Amino acid sequence: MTLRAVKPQHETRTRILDVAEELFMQHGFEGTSMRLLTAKAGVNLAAVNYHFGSKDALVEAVFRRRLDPMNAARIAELDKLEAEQRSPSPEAIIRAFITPGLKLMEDGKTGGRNFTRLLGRTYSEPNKLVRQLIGQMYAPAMQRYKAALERALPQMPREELVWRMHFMFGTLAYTLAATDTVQLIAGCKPEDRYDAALLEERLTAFLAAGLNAPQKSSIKKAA
Amino acid sequence: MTLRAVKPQHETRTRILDVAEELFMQHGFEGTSMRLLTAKAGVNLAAVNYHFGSKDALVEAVFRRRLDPMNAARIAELDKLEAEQRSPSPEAIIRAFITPGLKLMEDGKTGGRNFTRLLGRTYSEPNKLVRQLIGQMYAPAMQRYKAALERALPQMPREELVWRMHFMFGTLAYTLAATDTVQLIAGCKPEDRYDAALLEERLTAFLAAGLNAPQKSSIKKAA
DNA sequence: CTAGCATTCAAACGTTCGTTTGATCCCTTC
DNA sequence: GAAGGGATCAAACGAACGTTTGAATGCTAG
Repeated sequence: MTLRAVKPQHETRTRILDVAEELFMQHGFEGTSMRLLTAKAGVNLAAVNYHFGSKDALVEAVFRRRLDPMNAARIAELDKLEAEQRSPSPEAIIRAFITPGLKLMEDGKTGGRNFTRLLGRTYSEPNKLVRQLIGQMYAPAMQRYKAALERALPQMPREELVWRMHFMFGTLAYTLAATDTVQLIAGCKPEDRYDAALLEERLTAFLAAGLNAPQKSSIKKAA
Repeated sequence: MTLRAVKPQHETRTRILDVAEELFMQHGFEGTSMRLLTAKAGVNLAAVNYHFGSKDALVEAVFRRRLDPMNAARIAELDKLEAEQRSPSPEAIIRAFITPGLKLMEDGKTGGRNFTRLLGRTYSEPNKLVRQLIGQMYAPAMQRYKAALERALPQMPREELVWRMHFMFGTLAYTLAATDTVQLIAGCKPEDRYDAALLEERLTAFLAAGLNAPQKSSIKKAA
């Protein structure tokens, strides 16, 4: 047989990806050295270059492992929604968008959580390689959801909708990153911080209200 | 006289701060070398260590220069608001909070804009030094606004309010960072991207609606 | 004019970075 | 059992990093 060593196959790869996820989140891309990473992963220093080619390629692999399935899930959710009913509500569309994101937080013990924080951090990453990569991976889902929301809110000016989608995306990104700000506001750690179901309800309610907010006349005129 | 050279006094310091703002935004803290920074600023390599002590101290100085006035302005706006009327509306409180942030975008030619992007990026910065610094600088204003919103929305569960403030803060942070996402959604660059007045209206409308969103019964029970 | 001080400068410091190399190991295949 | 190849290893590569040094500079004050 060609494939025999099924158990430890690519185990080194996986261990590198897991540790990279954690360290990139903690120290950033430039702040994470290959020496620290490989030491923590219990692999040889040369392993990253052997399995991935370079540090930049490792960064890309870290993102692809989680982002490709997530955006695919987003599109699948929207497909399902549009198959079920002819004109889904804005709230249902929002929920379809944020659910795959929040699902990431529940993945595995700490892996998914590490990644969501890394991801939130990356939305403002200045590294051009990373920016391009993220842009490419998000574009298809983003266009689908933009079209869906345009159909659901035909009376809203396109310019206004773009901005409100931007706000929504920002809120989700920030929530996934979930830095210490919640604690900064609360003065203590909220208990349900990791309760994805409750968080989804909170987020959906907040975003749906924001998306449907009445428009000021001054904005209408300007737009 | 003790102070004579009024014109070029600390000119080197200022030039370093301006360039640091720009380069930190473009390449991050770890990604910005002192050699590139000092070269672009037209000063000697040793100037940063002479004027600031170290690279970390420079990072702190970059934030203090803009953040201290901004958070002071936030508190001043709230003081003024609470002096004018006994119980300000949530919308007025939101506006008082976001206005000083958006004002940063209009500062100078590019300086303030650079900083807001740097700032948005920093909300998810993993560097502990930076995290602590940001936390310290935001805490006072945050507690004031939390108290003000609790008074304005006495019927809302504290837990829910904390999360909605978190969402609001995230939306503002993301909007200030203003990465390419707007373009990603729009497919092109929106014309009024830097129109702070219009942006303030859009943001306030969105956030006020979100903050006042009806609460699902399931959430009420859980909270 | 000169002494003093803040600032600037070129050069070098030791350290750490990402990557490469060539030997070695281990398992599959014939 | 010998050959072959993917994987791992210790060691070293040149480059770039933040910082330090001591001399040179230019302005101020007496």
